Amino acid sequence: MTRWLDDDEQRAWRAFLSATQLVNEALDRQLQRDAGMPHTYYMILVALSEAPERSMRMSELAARAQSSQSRLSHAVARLEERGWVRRARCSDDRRGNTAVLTEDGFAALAAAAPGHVEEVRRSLFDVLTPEQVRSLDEICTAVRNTLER
Amino acid sequence: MTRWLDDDEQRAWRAFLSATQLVNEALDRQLQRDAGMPHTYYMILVALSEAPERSMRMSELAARAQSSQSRLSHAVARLEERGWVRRARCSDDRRGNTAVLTEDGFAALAAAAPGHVEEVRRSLFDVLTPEQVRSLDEICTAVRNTLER
DNA sequence: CCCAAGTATATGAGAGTTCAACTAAAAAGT
DNA sequence: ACTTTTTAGTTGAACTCTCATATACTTGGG
Repeated sequence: MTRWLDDDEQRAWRAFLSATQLVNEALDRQLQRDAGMPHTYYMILVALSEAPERSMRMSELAARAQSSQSRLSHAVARLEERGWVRRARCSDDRRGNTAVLTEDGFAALAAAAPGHVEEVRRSLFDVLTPEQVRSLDEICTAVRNTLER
Repeated sequence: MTRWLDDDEQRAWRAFLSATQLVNEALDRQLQRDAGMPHTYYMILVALSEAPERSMRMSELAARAQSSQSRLSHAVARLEERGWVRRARCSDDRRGNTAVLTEDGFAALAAAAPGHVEEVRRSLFDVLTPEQVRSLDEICTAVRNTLER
């Protein structure tokens, strides 16, 4: 009954696993080494930096930064300890919490960004032709549209 | 100086991050829920199952299962507790250790495989055209060849 | 033959992630 | 109004991962 993978699919699947893991490891290593944060924290800072007032409700932030709520909660607690983010209770919905990027947090992000982009290029874009980039975009968009809640 | 990403690259990059994370989360959730193991453990069992004698040197196993040596060491320790793997000192090189897949381990893998493949299809292959699969293979192979040690 | 350098693996601490439970507040029923 | 059900967010425990370090063996020079 099981629809096993044929040879082509096997090859593609294993290549996919290797490539995505290698890219993620490269990102994490670079950010950890040069900026002292994991990639997940970086994504949180990016999401906040792009929001109006550099602040966002926790649940929306979780969605934008592709994090579970629990993960985000823990992460923001750490980021708060470093002084990169602070929390503020919502006025309209008293259950809600808002995360705000501080100046220090913004500065940390700005300092980390160039090295990060460089790593993104090195590990992905420099390897691909423009057409492959288009193709990758389509593929990933299709997957995202199917899987995301 | 920094070569920032242009709009197309930004879109592709974010799609890539979403898609790969969604796929990985789906895999991990399915395996954890239905087979009580993370995807990394599954990959270790697969690598062992494909090796002659269902056994392999730790360092080669790490390479095949795309794991760091440290991660593998910890993982095999856990797998050993469950009785899915056992270790045997090498005869020729007394520093070396060999991991061996036990019958129970093979059975656990066999039991986990169908659900896992189903999830792989649902989250990736069912979403893509055959041409996209080819394209993805090429892209990932290129990335892998560049990044892997 | 002995010592320095390299290789194979293990281990412990610290950090991040997950899952399930928990609190608190809003919304929906009745 | 009062209870039930959702929704927002946090928390603690268990687990995995990473990084640095430690151990044990092997190899390559002198």
